[in-house]
Amino acid sequence: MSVADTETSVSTRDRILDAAETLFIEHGFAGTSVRAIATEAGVNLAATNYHFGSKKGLFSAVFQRRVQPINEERLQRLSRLQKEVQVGKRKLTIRLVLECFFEPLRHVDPGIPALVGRMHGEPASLTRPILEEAFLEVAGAFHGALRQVLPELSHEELRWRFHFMIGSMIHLLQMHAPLGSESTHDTFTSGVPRLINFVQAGMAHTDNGKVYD
Amino acid sequence: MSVADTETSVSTRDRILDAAETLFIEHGFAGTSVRAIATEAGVNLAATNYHFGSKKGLFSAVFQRRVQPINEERLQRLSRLQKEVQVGKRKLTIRLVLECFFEPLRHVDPGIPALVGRMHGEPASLTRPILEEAFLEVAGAFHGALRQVLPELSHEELRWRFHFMIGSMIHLLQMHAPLGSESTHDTFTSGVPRLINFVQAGMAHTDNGKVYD
DNA sequence: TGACGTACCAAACGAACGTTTGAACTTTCA
DNA sequence: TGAAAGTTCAAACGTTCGTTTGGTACGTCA
Repeated sequence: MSVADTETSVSTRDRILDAAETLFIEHGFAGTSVRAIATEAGVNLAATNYHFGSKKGLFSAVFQRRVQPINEERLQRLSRLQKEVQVGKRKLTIRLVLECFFEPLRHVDPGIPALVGRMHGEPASLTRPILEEAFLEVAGAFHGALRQVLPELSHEELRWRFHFMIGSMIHLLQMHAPLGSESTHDTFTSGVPRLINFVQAGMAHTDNGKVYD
Repeated sequence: MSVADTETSVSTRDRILDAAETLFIEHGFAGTSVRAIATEAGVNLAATNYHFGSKKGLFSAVFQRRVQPINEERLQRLSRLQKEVQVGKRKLTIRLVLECFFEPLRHVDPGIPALVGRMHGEPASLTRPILEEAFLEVAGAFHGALRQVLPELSHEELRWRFHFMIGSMIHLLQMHAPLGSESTHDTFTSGVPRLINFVQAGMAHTDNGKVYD
């Protein structure tokens, strides 16, 4: 492939991905037709099946493209934190772990949160395989880190709190899914610190009102 | 209408509502066909449009049937609590307000949580009018009660925490949406108290680690 | 009794769906 | 240059969609 070739080829693929992302966010998977995607992208109807095999394949590709950089940064931050802890440079706290998990959400394309939020609203039969593949490693790593910093919690209790944490996050992500304005990103940026505070309190609470740091 | 008429009539209507509820939960709105609903209900295809006007009308009816009793109980509990506070019988606390809001979820049909959870995953263009109508009164009442018990929070901060509260709840509701087993109800029942603890801590936290009761 | 309204049914409507086809066009590389 | 591979196209495939139609069955009530 020449440079020119690569450019046109990638351009078509990416135009499809961009259009599909927009429409999937707005109308969901079943509510979006391949025809609408092709029209929005300005490409031929058959191009989507040529590049992605099927509508499901396209849906999966749209999601993977966005979520992989986020998860990579999450793991990067966590492993950097754990190294600093090993060296004795830092003390491992709930807040630091949560920041590794949530902060990457602030520095990404404004459309991404909406997509991740929409993803969690789709029927599980469609999304479960995609989500499991995408989040298995990240969920395991952060679950482990939180267990390390909250050793007095039973596994079951930690699983529940982890669950609520994900729920709070997803609801923040879904919050502005239907709106496409610039305020989306601003509101979201200011929401992340509040989310961290909220989740930290929920994670650390004990029955007598004491909280961990 | 005679009694017999009413019975057959209601039976058909309810069979459609039951079947639609099951399928909407599992596959979403756009992913469920009216034909599948009619087949599942064992009624004629045209019966759904006869009774509910359109597919959207049916979707709205399915939701309203389930959510109204819950919201009525929420308001009942809250107003009873507020009366007891006025008389001096009780002191208003975050936990008591949260219990008014969450406890009604425990004593209802196991299918309801899944439906409410699925509802929040649908495209906003479909669900927003339905949700706004259903929750305007309840949201206003509980937002006011929480403002009363957390007077030092700014309106904006309270709005955020209220938002995260709803998110935690919805994620609990969505948790078992795809599963139809009995364990759904058990797990959900044990999840509500944990949800209350989690949200109480998130609602009450201050920057110095202190929490309100 | 007989006109009337409600409930239900089989059948069909046109439209939109995801996907496939086969030819045309472009780029690759020996 | 010429065969092979990659990409895009108009057109059509068969299927399924939400909704409508016209007719039948049956209870109500003047």
